[in-house]
Amino acid sequence: MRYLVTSALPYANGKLHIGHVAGAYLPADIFVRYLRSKGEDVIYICGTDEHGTPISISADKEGISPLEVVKRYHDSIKEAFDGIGIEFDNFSGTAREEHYKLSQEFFLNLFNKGNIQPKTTLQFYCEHDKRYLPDRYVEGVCPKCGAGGARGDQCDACGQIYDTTSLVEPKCKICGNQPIIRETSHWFLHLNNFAERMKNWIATKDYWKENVRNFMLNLLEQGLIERSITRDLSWGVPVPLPDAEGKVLYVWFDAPIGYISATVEWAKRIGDPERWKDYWLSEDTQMVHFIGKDNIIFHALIWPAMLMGQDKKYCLPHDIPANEFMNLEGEKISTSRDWAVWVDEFVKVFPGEYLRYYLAANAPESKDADFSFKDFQQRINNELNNVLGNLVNRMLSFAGKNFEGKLQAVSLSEASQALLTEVDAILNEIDEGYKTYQVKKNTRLIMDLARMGNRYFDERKPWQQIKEDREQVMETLWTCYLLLHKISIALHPILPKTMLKMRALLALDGSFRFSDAWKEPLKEVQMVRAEPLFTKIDDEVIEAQIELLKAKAKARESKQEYKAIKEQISYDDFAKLDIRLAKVLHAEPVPKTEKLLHLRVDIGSEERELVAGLALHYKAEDLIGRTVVMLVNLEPRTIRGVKSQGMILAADTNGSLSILEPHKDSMPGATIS
RNA sequence: CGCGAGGUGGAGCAGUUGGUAGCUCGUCGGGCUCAUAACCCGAAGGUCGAAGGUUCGAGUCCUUCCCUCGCUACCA
Repeated sequence: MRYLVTSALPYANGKLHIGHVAGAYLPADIFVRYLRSKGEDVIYICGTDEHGTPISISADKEGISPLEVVKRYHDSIKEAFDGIGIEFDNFSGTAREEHYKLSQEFFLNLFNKGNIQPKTTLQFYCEHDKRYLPDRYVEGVCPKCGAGGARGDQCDACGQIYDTTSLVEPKCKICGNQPIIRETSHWFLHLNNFAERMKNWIATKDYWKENVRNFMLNLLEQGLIERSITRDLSWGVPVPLPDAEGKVLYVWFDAPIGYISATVEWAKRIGDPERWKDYWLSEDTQMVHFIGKDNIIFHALIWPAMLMGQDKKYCLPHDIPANEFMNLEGEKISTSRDWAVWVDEFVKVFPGEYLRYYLAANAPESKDADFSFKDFQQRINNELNNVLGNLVNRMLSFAGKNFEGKLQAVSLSEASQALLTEVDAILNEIDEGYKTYQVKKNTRLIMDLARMGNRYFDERKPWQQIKEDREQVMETLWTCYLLLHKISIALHPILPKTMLKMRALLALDGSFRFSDAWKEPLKEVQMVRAEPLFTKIDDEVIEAQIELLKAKAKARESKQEYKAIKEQISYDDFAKLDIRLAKVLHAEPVPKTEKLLHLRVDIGSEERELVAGLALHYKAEDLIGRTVVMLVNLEPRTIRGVKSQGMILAADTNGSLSILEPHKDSMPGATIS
């Protein structure tokens, strides 16, 4: 049996933040370290995902090549991983020769068997930026409900999905100009060709996490649709067909192939170029993909389909333990709002192992979790310092003072034996927990072990025993010694560096064989002098971090991004707009929506009903009685059953809307020109 | 609208196949002094989102509803 463990490839257009670590990297690293301690054959593969539109745009903006962007973030991400002890067997990247070849081979294999076919589609093209625009780079007015700020393929206000090209008043999100619609041809992966095999395959995955399995069953039931796997872009893996000038593979097609190309690279590096086949082309391999929940569809559907369609018999994912998300101080982590804790900055202030511990103890395994600095401080101070650190320290210093750090095996009384028996039972639970990715539970169990140690130490009162019976004190210390030995192995996957240090204090080697946890490592030992394993985090340090976080988000918020000025229009165009003052008579939220308000307004000559996407910015009752600016000759649309006759105008400051009010008292119906 | 996950003492969570509701933190009281003002013991505090149902018995199974979060594929 072999294990091939991967973590989702981080996108090389930004730094690494704690959400990434909590979801895809730390759980995998812990799993790998555990497997190694069990003596399993395992490799851990990752690399940066280096293609796609966002990287290409970053490069354009900075006037450098995409490769330079990629290099910068690849190095930054790698450094962040080093800082928290995430150790890959190979950390590669997708903008490499080997990867291009392999990706093209994947494409051709699928193409030659008729699983990839071309189709002509319509897509937005920005003449200013000279590029085709993916949905996320277009916004406009929702064709269904008329709300502004609708995304390319879906409106946040009404939640409806539509064809991108039906978007009203589309704007390029890069430059603000109106894109044109162009015909372009792309290649589509016909997933439905794999439906039967996929169903049979998923049927064997009854051990998958429910969120992943249910998601897949749901998709299969709905029917698989064909999916475009190419893009009009200059940056990426070229489509290996004669008529494919200017077309590259979609990043999500080429990215998972990176798992293979990175393994090939690894095999070459260790001087055994064929070695990758032992993993990828063997039925004996258990491949485990660690990902965040946003990646499920790619890893559980598209990627397996791609593998099924190859000539070579690649192994399919054995398990896909998808994690939920990590929030930050109660809010969703957001790169664009700079609401994030960046790993490289974090490790300059705190030991990387503290982050590992907190993210393990607070892992988003079954539901979204929250990263809070106060909670972080509390857990580090209480659990690592007071419970575990102090146990080690009190035992070591007691042994140092009374026995010069020299301990030896003695026969154990029933009480001591009982403690160790209980500990061994919990060790079995921990063993099982690691197998099933239950890091959070294991962290709790391990801290329980340390608490049991403190209780035992207190009950035995060695500081009194020492006055009467040195033999009994030795028994107490030896029992604690064995307990710490067990803890060191159990906690090692989560805190590798600290456990190495702890074992050094105990004069134990750094071999970390899990099976040794149930054994007595030595008969006699000369320990090193006590030295604190952890230090506490001061209130001021934590306060400063919280301040910093808020300050950065605020700085980002106040930075208005200026859109390019739209093309010139004639006075006649302007004169077509009929804008008047309107008084809000009534306002209430539209049920089952989060952004919409249902308004009744007086425009002087008549009353009108309309739906406005203001609910996130104004409470309904705060609008009542206000005089607002309204476009009154806009074509009416029915939104959520309400005929919306007009549009309230508002200023948009980075997505925060502010309605306009007249400066002096004015009557509803007054025209604006 | 569809699908998924969650709703358990002040906070964060655990509750396996239904059988007296647990853990950590916090609060209050006590003990100890080996130890990083650490550790240990005890107490207060919950009608387990709501209602109904199955059962001798339900946080745990069924139905309906409410709330929160997420997903809904051409977005990395």
